[in-house]
Amino acid sequence: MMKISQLAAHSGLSAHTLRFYEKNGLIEASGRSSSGYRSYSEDDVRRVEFVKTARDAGFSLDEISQLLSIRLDRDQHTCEEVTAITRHKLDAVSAKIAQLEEIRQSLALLLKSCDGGLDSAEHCSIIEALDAGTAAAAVQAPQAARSSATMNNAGPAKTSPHAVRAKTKE
Amino acid sequence: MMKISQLAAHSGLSAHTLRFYEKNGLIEASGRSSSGYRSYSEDDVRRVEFVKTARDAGFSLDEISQLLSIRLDRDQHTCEEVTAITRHKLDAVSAKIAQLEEIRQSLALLLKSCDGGLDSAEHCSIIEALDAGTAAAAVQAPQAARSSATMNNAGPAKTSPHAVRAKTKE
DNA sequence: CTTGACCTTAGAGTTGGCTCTAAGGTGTAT
DNA sequence: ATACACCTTAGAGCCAACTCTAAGGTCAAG
Repeated sequence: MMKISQLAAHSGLSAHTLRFYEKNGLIEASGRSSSGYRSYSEDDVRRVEFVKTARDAGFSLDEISQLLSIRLDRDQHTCEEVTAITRHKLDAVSAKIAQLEEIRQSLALLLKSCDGGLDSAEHCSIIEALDAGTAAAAVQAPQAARSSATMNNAGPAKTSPHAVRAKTKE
Repeated sequence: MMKISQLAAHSGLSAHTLRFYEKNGLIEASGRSSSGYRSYSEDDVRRVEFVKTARDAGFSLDEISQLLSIRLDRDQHTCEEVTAITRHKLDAVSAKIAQLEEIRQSLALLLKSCDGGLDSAEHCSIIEALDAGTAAAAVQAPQAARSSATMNNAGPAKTSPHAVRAKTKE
């Protein structure tokens, strides 16, 4: 039986995150101390580890919920259900990678066209390419779908897929 | 001089988005009709096209702001500034792709290990791998940094990089 | 002169996954 | 007994880039 900070240290998730996961029904603390402190059994810990592993493997919290309910009573579920979730995710990740590859290509082309010298950007070929609209044109498919072609997004967006653009670690 | 809905049709951006971009200083309508309607000059339209092209090339709105100010008076800036932004973005996109490739590998391995049959998931190797914590272990580097290894995130996160997980189009 | 398509604004809501705050109670060491 | 680290809760805030709403004004056609 461990307390939340111990589980946090053990699992690599913060106590905040553990409470957040509990609120979302992913995990639970099977006991409470007399003063109300959460206490986690070995089973609880194993479940948290499952969540952590699944998260690291790329599953969204929503997908992890589904996997957890399968794990809970496996004999009521089939391998097919599990592979469906996994394949679905794999497809999404692959699609996302393809989008990013296109963007990478565009950026690489832009970079290649410009010497990057310290002289005035008056004739900078990158600015010119963006101005002429030929930045992505060379790379992106002719009649490509208008599908929010940037970073981010490739998960279980239950609702409408609000197009989000690129992000970087700075 | 076109009205906002005409520019929307022309540019492929919604009128909402155009107003949103204006609010964020990316674009502007150089004129207004007597009744307050925005009216866009040819220069305005070109600027909007620049923004659209840069967005499609993967730049964030923040990066586009920087590119725009360079575009505005090019002779006060150098090619080096432009390539720096572009290289930075390219690096971020590449890093993101690498993360996603790892996840793709993990998922592919999981999928390969399971037959996906319609029989009970009692011995499903995917569930077992997630349980044993060996899902990503085989793929992810031994002492890999705890660096939010999922979709999303590879842009100008000015502040602390809150780790976000995977996403898919559903 | 009314219908309906357009325009305006400020501001709130959406997405996923945290991350943090406030305001308080608990537990232990000195 | 008092400092300090830990725990509790409900709820707000954060990120980017939209997306939508409410409440109204404008304008051309029939």
